[in-house]
Amino acid sequence: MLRPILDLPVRMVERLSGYRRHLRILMREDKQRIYSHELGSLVGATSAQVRRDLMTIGFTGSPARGYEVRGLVEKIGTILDPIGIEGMVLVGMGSLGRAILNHFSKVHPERPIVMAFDVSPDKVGRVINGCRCLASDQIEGALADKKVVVGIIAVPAEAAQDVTDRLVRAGIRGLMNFTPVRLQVPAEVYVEDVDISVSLEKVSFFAHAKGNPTELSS
Amino acid sequence: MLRPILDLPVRMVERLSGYRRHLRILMREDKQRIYSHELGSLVGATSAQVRRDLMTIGFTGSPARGYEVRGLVEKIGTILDPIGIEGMVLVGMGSLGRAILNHFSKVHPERPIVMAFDVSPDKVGRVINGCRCLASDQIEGALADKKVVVGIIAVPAEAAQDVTDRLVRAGIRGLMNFTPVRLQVPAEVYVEDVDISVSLEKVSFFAHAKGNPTELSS
DNA sequence: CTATGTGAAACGGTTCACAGCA
DNA sequence: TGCTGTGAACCGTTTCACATAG
Repeated sequence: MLRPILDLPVRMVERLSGYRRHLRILMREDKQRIYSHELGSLVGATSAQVRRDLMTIGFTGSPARGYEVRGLVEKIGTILDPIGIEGMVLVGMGSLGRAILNHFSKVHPERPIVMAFDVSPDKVGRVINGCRCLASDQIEGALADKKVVVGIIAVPAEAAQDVTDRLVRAGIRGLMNFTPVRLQVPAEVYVEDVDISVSLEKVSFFAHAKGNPTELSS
Repeated sequence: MLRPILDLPVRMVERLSGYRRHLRILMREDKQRIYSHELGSLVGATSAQVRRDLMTIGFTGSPARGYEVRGLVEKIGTILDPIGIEGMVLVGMGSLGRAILNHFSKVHPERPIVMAFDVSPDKVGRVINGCRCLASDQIEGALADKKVVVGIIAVPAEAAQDVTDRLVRAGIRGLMNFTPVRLQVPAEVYVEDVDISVSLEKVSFFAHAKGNPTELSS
């Protein structure tokens, strides 16, 4: 019997992803069971939050021995892993794009970047980091017969909306947006903004604010 | 007269940063005034939220003409910009670290990365991308007389806590953490986790979930 | 006693809705 | 009329607190 849940909270998805990563490491070390407070401290959550999350996804433990590690990893997998994980595409092969390509191929071999796009003629047609690079204005055509669901946008701000439109036309459903532009997309497309400038100003602000509460002239 | 506010919400700091970036672009185009709904649509916020934020920082507009662009940029600056913006340090000069260095020098010339560290002998001592690279075990000494408040951690996970301890000893107050490790730091140090794996799983999840509510077996 | 499972309370942030004003 | 400024209502998430089980 299936109980439908209309969209899990974003924060909870983040925590589930974090739980799983740490649990996989523990599995390699042959840890078989774990308590909510242990798991919580690994990801920076309270034990109550962990228990609530696991309750929400319908995974139960035992008061005496905690939660079973392997079973929990699998349970989280049924939620986070789409049926058959497809590859991703990357648009923009500047320094940021190439670093992403490089980094992801090491850290996420299971979700490969299967194709890349750029406008620069000295990149188009070449294979960079094991990934074929095509011209950005051929996105629709090149993806027409591929089942690619996630796109990564690492182009200059001016080009962001144009490549977004192309990716959407090609059937993409999720975007990681490394530009500061607010992308216009249809409602069914999810956009995750990774705004490094904003993160940086946040660190800078809280680095100074901690202990020194901000004062505002009134 | 000063009114103390104990720490602004993280989300609001993010929006303020976003407001300012867009306002600066508008300034260059000689736009002088802006309404809350215009500013909101630029950053993906509602007009009510914009008005609430500006009210919170004590900036007022006029019903007839909206908010004054230049004045607002300056007001946000008084909140986000620490007194005298110091440079930052980067630890880890792998592909991710070099991309950050490269990217930040273009996008944030006003907050330069003034020093870098790595363990690899073929990087130590060299100047990479205009930035001197020293050995990671010399962080404390090299920063002793510098006024550097923000550090960027782009090392492999195993090394993350060690370099964090060194940076903290060197007096750092804010960290951008690109590793998946939960860093142990004293309470006065702020850590911003930029976890690309988690972001990626989030995109993937919501790419599939949108329109197809998750179902959980009960 | 320590840990889980969970209803209920608390909290913080967002949105509503409207008075006031140009 | 159309906007700002803002108290109050709202809503989703986190935390509390305790019944329950080994």
